[in-house]
Amino acid sequence: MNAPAAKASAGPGRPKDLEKRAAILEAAKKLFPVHGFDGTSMDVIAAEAGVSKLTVYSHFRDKETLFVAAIEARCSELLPDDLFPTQPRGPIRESLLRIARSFYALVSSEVSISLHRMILADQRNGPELGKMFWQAGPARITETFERFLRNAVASGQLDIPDPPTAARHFLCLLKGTVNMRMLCPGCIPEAAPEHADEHVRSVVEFFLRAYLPR
Amino acid sequence: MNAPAAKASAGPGRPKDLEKRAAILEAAKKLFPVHGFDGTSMDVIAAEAGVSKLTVYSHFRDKETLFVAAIEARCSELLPDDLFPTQPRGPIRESLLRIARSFYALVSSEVSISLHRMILADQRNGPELGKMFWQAGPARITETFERFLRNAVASGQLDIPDPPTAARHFLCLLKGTVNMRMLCPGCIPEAAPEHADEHVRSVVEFFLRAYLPR
DNA sequence: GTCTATATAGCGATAGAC
DNA sequence: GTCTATCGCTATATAGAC
Repeated sequence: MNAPAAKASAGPGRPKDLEKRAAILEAAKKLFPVHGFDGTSMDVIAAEAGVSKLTVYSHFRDKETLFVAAIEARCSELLPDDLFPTQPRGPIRESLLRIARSFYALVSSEVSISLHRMILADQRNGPELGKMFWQAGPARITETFERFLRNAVASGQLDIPDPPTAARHFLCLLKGTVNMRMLCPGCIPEAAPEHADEHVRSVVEFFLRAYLPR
Repeated sequence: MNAPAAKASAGPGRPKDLEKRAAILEAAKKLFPVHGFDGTSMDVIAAEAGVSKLTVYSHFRDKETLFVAAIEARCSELLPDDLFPTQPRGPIRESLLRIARSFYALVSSEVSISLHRMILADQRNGPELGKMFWQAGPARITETFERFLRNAVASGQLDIPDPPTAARHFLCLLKGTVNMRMLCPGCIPEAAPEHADEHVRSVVEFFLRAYLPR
């Protein structure tokens, strides 16, 4: 008899829904990379998010769904569309140094390393997750850099017989130190900031020594 | 009255001990790399070894002890002492190609990748495991190759201002494809045998283009 | 010394109260 | 829609028989 108008007019209420969902996703993004898939329980995620476990299950069907959602969120927020320009401006050495520093800063960040490690560790669903990460990240960056190299070759600033291969080599060299740090944090003394730039410069010099026109 | 001599003379019998321990270790070496630490149960290891679970626990205090023992065993059997000579013989291009092929064959093997992935994924005991692997593997190989490069520079076959850095760069380039395959098996079309040698040759050519005396 | 059977604990997922 | 309490399952590690 007494009208439930106040509730009915608001519809099936879900105003708080979204911010709780966001809190859950944030907790998952924080915990999964650190402790891995098996090492992160749904209870801990719920506690970190400040909600109950069943609230977690109301927003995400199961653990794997939440896991994939967390990874995808991290990926999309890690990869900017304009990491570096494809048209060389000014001296080629300076351009390469700028690009190398941007790329190195991206791949050597703690959050990037955690994400990387998590994808490496969890091959539970075949290579699907890795393929997604690969296409969204490394593949796109390599393609962009390859375009940059081709432009530099066209303008006579570089002399590269095989730009695609050279692009892969360049980025691979930059990421080398990161792979070592992932294996054994603390083994590589070059982890310090001043040594990081030294690493970047050594790669650029190696690259120029091979591909600078003579 | 009836003498238990046959048994008593043999002492507190442990003749079967060693071969069962070997079977357990073999099962652990096979299963841990494939399914990871959490994904490999002691039951499955016992079944694979053909013994009971309690026999496993009688030889190894707990799961972590067995895990570390399995990794150490794999490491020591994967790293030969004489991967390549430190004294260059014949044309430098051929020497580098031989070294590159040996190194690539080592790091790109399935068992090596599995081991690598396992160490990366499980940082449960801090960086100790990674440090052990690093010092036993990559560190030793890099040092050996650095000596090779210095000899080549001394004999005038190469012109390298910074041999330690160049050594790291060379090996890092070779391992690049492997890191990609670890991330996303199947994403890289170069996994095929014929493309593998193409990769090795492209790295050697890049290296020589930079460091061949002019 | 080895095996069968079990104690104990933690996690993923769910039922019912408000 | 959200929370408390719980089921079902699995895995580590152990107790008792041969």
